[in-house]
Amino acid sequence: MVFTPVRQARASGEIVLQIERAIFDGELRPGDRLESERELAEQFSVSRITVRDALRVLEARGLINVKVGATGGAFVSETNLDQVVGSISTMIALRKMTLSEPAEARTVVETATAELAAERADDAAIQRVGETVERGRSVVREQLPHTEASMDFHVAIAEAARNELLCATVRAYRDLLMQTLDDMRDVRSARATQKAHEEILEALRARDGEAAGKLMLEHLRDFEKRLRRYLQTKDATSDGRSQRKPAPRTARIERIERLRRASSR
Amino acid sequence: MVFTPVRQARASGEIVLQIERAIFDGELRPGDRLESERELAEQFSVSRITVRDALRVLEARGLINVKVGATGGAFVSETNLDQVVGSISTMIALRKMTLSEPAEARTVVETATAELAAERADDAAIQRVGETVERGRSVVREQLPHTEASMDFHVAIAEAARNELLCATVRAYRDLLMQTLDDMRDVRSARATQKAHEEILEALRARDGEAAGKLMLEHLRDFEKRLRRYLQTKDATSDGRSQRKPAPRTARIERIERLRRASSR
DNA sequence: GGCCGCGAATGGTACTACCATTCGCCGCGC
DNA sequence: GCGCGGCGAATGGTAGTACCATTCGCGGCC
Repeated sequence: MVFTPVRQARASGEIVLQIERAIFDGELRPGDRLESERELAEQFSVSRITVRDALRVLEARGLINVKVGATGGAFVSETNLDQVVGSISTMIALRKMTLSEPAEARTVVETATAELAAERADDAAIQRVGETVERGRSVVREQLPHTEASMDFHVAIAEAARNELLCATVRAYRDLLMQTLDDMRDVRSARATQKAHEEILEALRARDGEAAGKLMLEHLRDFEKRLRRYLQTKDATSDGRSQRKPAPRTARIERIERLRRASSR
Repeated sequence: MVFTPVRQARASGEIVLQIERAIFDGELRPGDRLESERELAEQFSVSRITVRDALRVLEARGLINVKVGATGGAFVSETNLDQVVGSISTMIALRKMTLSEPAEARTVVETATAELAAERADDAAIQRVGETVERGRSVVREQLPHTEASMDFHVAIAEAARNELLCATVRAYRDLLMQTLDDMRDVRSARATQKAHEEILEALRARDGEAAGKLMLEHLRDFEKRLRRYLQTKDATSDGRSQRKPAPRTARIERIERLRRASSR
């Protein structure tokens, strides 16, 4: 059978495709407002219910966001991976992935981005990396949480590598680790992190890809090690549930929900 | 403001959270069937509409799938990242990335996965990689398109690396490249690809991570080179649209739709 | 000139009804 | 007794209507 169905199983599916297509074709650009649900229903010759089903799907995919009120409606969203990242988090939690998975994935991806960044970053990009390092330094000095500054540094590196896909990947991994990292902050490791960052920045400025990659690798391996140790002590001090037992589900849920709230802000 | 809203903006959102939570907590396991929409509506004290809105969202997130009919209903799906991977592909396509980006990203990620695979794959996984190589060989012999077999090989490697997040990343990259690769098939490169795959498999069997990584790196660098050359000749022979012009949107849409069809099968 | 309130537009939800699909069960025919 | 076909029930999909809550703009009032 080489033919495709003449219509989607659901009418709402067809609507999703059409709107999606309009967005891809550029007929709808980020920020544009779709017609109201009632108008769309008329245009598609379906009921409002069907239109709403379609909008729900598009919303869940992060393609649009919906506001209520007089000037409300469905707006094509700026392309961002927040929704997708949320879905990934959900899936990962469901699969009971350990946090070491994103940590490991991050290590391999960011080692490469560091190399690339050193080789092809323009001055402005390096400048931006430098600013994040600067911010990190003052944060360490005042003994404030270092997590966010640290993450900004890594994203800046990825941006300097001039590959949007890698950058998106790094951001996704970052979001996965973010919430947990907030808990494991401690001053000593913040200082070590800051030192590593400054060394990497030097390598970037020297345009030494090999060194940058090597330093980043060390830095992230060290991070992986700290994370593992942290998870162990946490498991040990908790109420005895080990990795083999069902799961520390509740804690995980809270993290997920926190993440979702954060991304919806 | 440290307080959280007492309820979700939408009732359907609250329902999503509750069902999601039930899945996380293990009260609902993959394969389980939720109550019918009418029953759920009664339990939640809302209308069927609201329940359906919630189910749409959960479905879009890949947490459940819905069947019609007497024995139909919403079933907790086996956790798989297909929906998520699809969303990523959509987002990436929206950002109008050039094909060289996924190619490059793929190079760095898969080099690492090859190393990891060699170091930690179990025999069954290597066996599966071997099967894809075998299939590739017969495909080459009969001069059939090599793309799919080749991609299967790379996914098998990622699975062997025992890191689901990396595996999902590889699959996402793969989907992005797939369609274009279909066009650039040529017998010579298929043979070169096959040869590279067989060498990598050898390295895997020898548990030589360094060699596997090195071979994969060469293999993918070579692929990047071929891709670039192919894109150049294609640009030259096409109607002159360059990377700077708006975009070859239509082609991209078709690809996306093909992709979606493929993943929904 | 600024503030308040009213009304219109819009999404959110409810209720009802009917259709299409699917499957199990029962009865009919072999 | 066995199998097959059809009927009916359960379920999701869609339609239509109505009403509520939110939001914003506009006009009138202070």
